[in-house]
Amino acid sequence: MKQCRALNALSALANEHRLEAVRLMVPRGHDGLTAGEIGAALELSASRLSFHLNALEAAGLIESERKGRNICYRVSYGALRDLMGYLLTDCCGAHPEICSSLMACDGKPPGARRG
Amino acid sequence: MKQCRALNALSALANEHRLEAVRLMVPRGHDGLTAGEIGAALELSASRLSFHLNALEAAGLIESERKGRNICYRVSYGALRDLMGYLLTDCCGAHPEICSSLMACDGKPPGARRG
DNA sequence: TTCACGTTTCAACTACTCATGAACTATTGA
DNA sequence: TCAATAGTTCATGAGTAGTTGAAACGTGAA
Repeated sequence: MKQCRALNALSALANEHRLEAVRLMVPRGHDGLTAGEIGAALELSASRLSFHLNALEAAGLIESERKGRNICYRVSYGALRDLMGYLLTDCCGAHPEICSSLMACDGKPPGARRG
Repeated sequence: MKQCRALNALSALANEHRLEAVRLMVPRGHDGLTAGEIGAALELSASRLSFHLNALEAAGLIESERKGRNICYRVSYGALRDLMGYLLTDCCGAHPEICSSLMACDGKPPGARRG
């Protein structure tokens, strides 16, 4: 991942509504959510919602697909993975203890793990 | 991690110089780098460097310690871990394949892994 | 105490991001 | 074709973030 792409992704995530939108989409997988569902959950006006979803899509963090009247949005997991990899450059080499605690996958939500 | 803290961290990282500074510090572990070393690597004026390091410290992403004339900065790995956990809320529950590819730790830099 | 070095603080300026509401496009069903 | 629904685009103005250079501060050495 190039710095430019990482910066775009971080800038896109550095907004309360966009961060919440992504967190809303993450557990929904490929099915995603319609713009309307996201707007309702975030209590955003249509134009604000569209603005923020566009920003996330432009940053490559989400993808969209029209389904009839609705447009369905889902997280681009590859982009999320690349972003984290970029942030952690070389931490595995010098400090494996950081990566291993960071990267343990036990089937529980990462937010529920500490230490 | 609360949304507010995650937002502060993401905003802090959403800047070319601050992102590079963090990536510079990540592999240095607890030893960190002095402000002068970071400034030289990033080719920043003293005042700009100070501004950016302050922003990172205020966001909780780095810690500082005076060592004689120098001030030593290092990454707060806990903050980085919490931030990623916050982003990935519940992805393990619904989509373990995402987490496992994201979170595999094999001693190689995450940036060198694909797929 | 004085000097030099490394770093921080401040004020002024510029550029960007976000919210708003009206107008617009795309799709569906009568 | 027309109306309803779902979502997007645009212009505007307010607020915030980043850059700059000068001055000030804290520390160690002479």
